[in-house]
Amino acid sequence: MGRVTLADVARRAGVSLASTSRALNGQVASAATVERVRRAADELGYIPDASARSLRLRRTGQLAFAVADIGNPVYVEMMREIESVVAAEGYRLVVSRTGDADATLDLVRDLNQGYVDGLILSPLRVTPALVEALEQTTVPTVVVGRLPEGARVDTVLADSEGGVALAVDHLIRTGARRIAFLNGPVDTTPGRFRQLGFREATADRTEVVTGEFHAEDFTIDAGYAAARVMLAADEWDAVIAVNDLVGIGILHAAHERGIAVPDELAVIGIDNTTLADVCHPGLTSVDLGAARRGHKAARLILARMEDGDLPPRAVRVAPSLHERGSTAALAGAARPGGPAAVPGSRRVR
Amino acid sequence: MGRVTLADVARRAGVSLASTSRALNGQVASAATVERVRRAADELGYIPDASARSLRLRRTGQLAFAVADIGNPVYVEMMREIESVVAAEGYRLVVSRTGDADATLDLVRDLNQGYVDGLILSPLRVTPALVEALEQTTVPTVVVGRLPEGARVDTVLADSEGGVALAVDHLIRTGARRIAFLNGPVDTTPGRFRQLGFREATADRTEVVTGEFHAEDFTIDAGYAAARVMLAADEWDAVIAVNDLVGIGILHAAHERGIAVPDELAVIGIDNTTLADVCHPGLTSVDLGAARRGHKAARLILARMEDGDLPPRAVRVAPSLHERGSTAALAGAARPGGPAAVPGSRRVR
DNA sequence: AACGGCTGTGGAAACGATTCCACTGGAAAC
DNA sequence: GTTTCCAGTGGAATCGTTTCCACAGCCGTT
Repeated sequence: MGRVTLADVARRAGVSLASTSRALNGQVASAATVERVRRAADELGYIPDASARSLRLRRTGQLAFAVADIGNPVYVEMMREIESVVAAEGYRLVVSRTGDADATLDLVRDLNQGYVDGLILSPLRVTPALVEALEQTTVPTVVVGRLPEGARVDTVLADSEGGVALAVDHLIRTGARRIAFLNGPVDTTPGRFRQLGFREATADRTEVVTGEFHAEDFTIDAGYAAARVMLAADEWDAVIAVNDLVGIGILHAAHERGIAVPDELAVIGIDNTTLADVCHPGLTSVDLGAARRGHKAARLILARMEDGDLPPRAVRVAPSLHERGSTAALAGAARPGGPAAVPGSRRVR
Repeated sequence: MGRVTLADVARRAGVSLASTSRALNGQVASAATVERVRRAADELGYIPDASARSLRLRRTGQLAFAVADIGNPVYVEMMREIESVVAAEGYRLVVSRTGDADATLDLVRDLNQGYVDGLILSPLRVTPALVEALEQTTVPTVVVGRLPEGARVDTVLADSEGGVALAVDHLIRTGARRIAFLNGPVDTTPGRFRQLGFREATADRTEVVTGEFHAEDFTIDAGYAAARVMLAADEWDAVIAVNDLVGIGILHAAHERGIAVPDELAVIGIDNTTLADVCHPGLTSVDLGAARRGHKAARLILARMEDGDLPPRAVRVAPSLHERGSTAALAGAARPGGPAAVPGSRRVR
């Protein structure tokens, strides 16, 4: 007693294969046929075969979401939202780790095996070869992150520059004058554009002194290590971290050196993850809208699959600053809670 | 110029379809044929079609990982490890949210569509219908979590009872006598067995007074809400939380009431997530080995797919306690760092 | 009565791969 | 010089669906 196939159902219902298929798929068929086929299918416990269907229909009902690190809270947030949107449309989600640039390229090439109907890709590093591969591939694709000007691919953009500008403005308004930026690897998309944002936002602020530092990775440990070096070298009023993890590394290093946050050093993270809410003091953080980016990316890929001829779109998600204990309060504003505040943060913009 | 199929390659190489397939798959074929076919395939940029392959081979190269909440850090950790193991064996990972019990059941039934070669399932609630469905299904399955005695399904178990016992022992050794357990929903697998563990571990400890409370969900917010109620009602020396998220909720509630942790109230979480390391004070936490469970589950499903006739196995992962600032130090042991300690924790067992 | 249109039907051809089976030709064994 | 064996080959079947196409009725219109 192996698989129950459509042929078995047809035999039992006493109609042809063609009519059976039509009856089950709501195509044209008489009421009597539909009834008999339904019954036969139920009695046999018929379940259509996904592979056969995919082969014939040229669609799999699957989408891929590919990121460098599945563990990063930002990608998790994004993935959760994507899963929720596409599952509602009947798609399954395949997750892949992209690893390095070569692996990403392989992944994009492998798409032509046709195991998914579309791809949402958030590449850490964008190479010309990758852009070309993306433009070549016949599988609908949406990139979360920045591509070179003119790339004919749908993208969802975080406003890194705007987000970092929010952070810089906030720090300056709270009185900071010596502001450092602790970046991650600068050859990555986030590294590059957050750095760019920092430079732009501080360019015509002649009153501030700036500095740039680099962590080897976007992790707490790497942030901590880089922060030790940074804090040993110079005195800063404030640091903007390339993300919350690095920001938390900074908090640890500051605590270790006996530097009081926010009084002696203000710290701002990026991504506004749960970690920022939970750490001590709460980490003021710029929300680049991971969940909303995920949502838009999902919508975009669905639209693209619907109509492949749409002109490429670039959707941008607005940033917002969430103020917590790691930065000084604005003059006149109530100081939020002090150390280990109750959860919740003030949304400033 | 549509898809390049195997037939195109065969035509170009001037050999039959059969020989072409054999040449590409390393089956018996002359060196000359292999050479010509390889060349033709390269020139045409041939990429085999995944659906056609699946249909013919009756295998998809995909595995499913299904959990209630993709966002929960524990599942993320598990998933990351699973992805890493199965990707190395050439499998893609499909993630699904199971949602409620009915959705889980649907998911298991849908497996018979054959869109994956195996399933790793971590159900929050186990119903008899689910167990039956799991035993019925022809798709190899591994359950992460406890099933009823005698279920013929491979399982990976966290040692909830042993883990909670570690927590209880630790608290008693540090002097706690009034110990509460703040559970999540008790009709779930983690809720049930962690509660059971608490009862067993405290049963013959006549010197301790115990109490049990419930949060509506396994989240920070729900933990906070339940902790407010709990702390308002009675005085406790220590609380064991059903997981780190709830534990952090307790820390917030305690801080809000001005209760000092750990001096007036010790708190222990479960899962030993990054959050426990980052929050303030650091949350002592029982590690139930999410990553290792993921690893073992992945190995188990691979073995099961290899040989479906193996007798069902139950693999157990040992717990360990990671001590941080939220519990008092043992007499004679150096107190770990004080508030906002540098990351890292002492592994006690 | 002839005709057009419309609904339902079944046979057979896809979709793109793998593999069974029968067959060839040349080398090895007697 | 026959026989045996075996590597290598191509035709055709197969996996389980969907859908094209031709055709059969039946109804309502001229």
